[in-house]
Amino acid sequence: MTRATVPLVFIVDDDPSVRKSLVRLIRSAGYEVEAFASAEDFLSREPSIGPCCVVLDVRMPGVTGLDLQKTLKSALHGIPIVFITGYGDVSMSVSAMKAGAIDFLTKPFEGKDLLSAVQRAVAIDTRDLGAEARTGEVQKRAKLLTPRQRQVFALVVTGMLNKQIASELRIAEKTVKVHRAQVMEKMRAGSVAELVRLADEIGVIVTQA
Amino acid sequence: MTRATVPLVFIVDDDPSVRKSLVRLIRSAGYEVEAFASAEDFLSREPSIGPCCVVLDVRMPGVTGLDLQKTLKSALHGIPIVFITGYGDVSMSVSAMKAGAIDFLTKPFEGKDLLSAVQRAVAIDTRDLGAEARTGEVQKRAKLLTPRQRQVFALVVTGMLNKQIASELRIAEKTVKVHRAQVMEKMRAGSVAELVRLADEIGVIVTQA
DNA sequence: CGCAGTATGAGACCTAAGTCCAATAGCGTT
DNA sequence: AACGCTATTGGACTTAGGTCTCATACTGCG
Repeated sequence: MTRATVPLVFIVDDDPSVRKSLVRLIRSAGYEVEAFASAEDFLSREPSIGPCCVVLDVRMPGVTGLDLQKTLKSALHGIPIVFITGYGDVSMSVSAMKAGAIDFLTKPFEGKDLLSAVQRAVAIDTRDLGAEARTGEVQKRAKLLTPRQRQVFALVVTGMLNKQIASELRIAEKTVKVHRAQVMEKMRAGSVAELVRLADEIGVIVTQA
Repeated sequence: MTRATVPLVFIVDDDPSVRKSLVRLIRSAGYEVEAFASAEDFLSREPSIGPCCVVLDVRMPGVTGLDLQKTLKSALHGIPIVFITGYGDVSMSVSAMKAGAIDFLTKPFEGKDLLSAVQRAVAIDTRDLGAEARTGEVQKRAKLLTPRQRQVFALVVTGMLNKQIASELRIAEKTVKVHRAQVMEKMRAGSVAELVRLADEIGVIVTQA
């Protein structure tokens, strides 16, 4: 466990004066802030570890905010985005929102509106990070399973009896028990109920019998 | 099981000529269509049973599209909404999208754009209906449980042993077995694994031991 | 070639869970 | 009072699951 961190807010806007005022505003709300003049600059930064979000200007020379949104999504970041823009364009805002943006503000906007959007964005990222961490941990454990153990795992969480699993895999029931015990051990599950939840969390292929 | 139904698309727009052309367009794509001149008219219609969605004009005299969106959401319909509007207003579109609208089109729009939005909306509703039906069925079963059975249910899906449950509820292990068997019966679960999934689906309060 | 890891299983035992049959007791309805 | 439902438990068994010790065998690696 790392200590609770101050959320980090990235600002990407090509206008220096806007950047400056955004930085001031958001910093005043108690966030850590980093500002970038272009999408490229932001992308070259190493990914953040703690909770964060991006405040993104939609139209910038070169890579636009919407382009960056796609990039960020495919770069598996899933970092929440708050768009800001000078020229409001409905179809643009709708695309951005459909693509998962947290909010889309047109200048001029109230400082508190941006801060509330940032707050929501950060809250969402915090939640996502927690979920990812949990899932990642479970996947890490699942990786320790041997192929055979994985098979037994998948069948156990289906609710099959040891003898059924045995006949399915054409091995002795005794052997199933051995694998099963190792699965419980490696997945650190204290009960079948827990094992089922772990399986569902990482989406083990549950081939119904 | 009812037979596969043609999805039903509701149109709510105060402009008769717009209504007429929308009806024609959507009907031509193979959907069942019902048009209404106002939010009130639409609300007075009895709720649809099959997959459906609404194409909603944002601004209408009286109750606007956005108002109706709120109403529909609280009326627990969850019916997917596709907005259309003459005057594009970014903040309005963003509110609508944040509130869960499927799409937000500004007139004039391409017929295919609307149809693709409708298609997505209907697909989402179909999915939701399926999920609701499943969950509803499970909840119906859970309602058949007696209070005691419900308690045992909650503890079983925690992964507790019968003896642990017994001491938790201060009853004999024998009694737990009886309740447990009745829970499996009433919930129609063939295994603990299934029971756990049913519990998670309806959100049984899993008080960790 | 020997070692580590994996897969397989036997034998012996223990614990947990499920199944019958039966019985008692309280509570609310008819 | 009689009936039905719920909750409770006992006894007797069966089946399922888990544990421990041992043992065999194949495979890839250094």
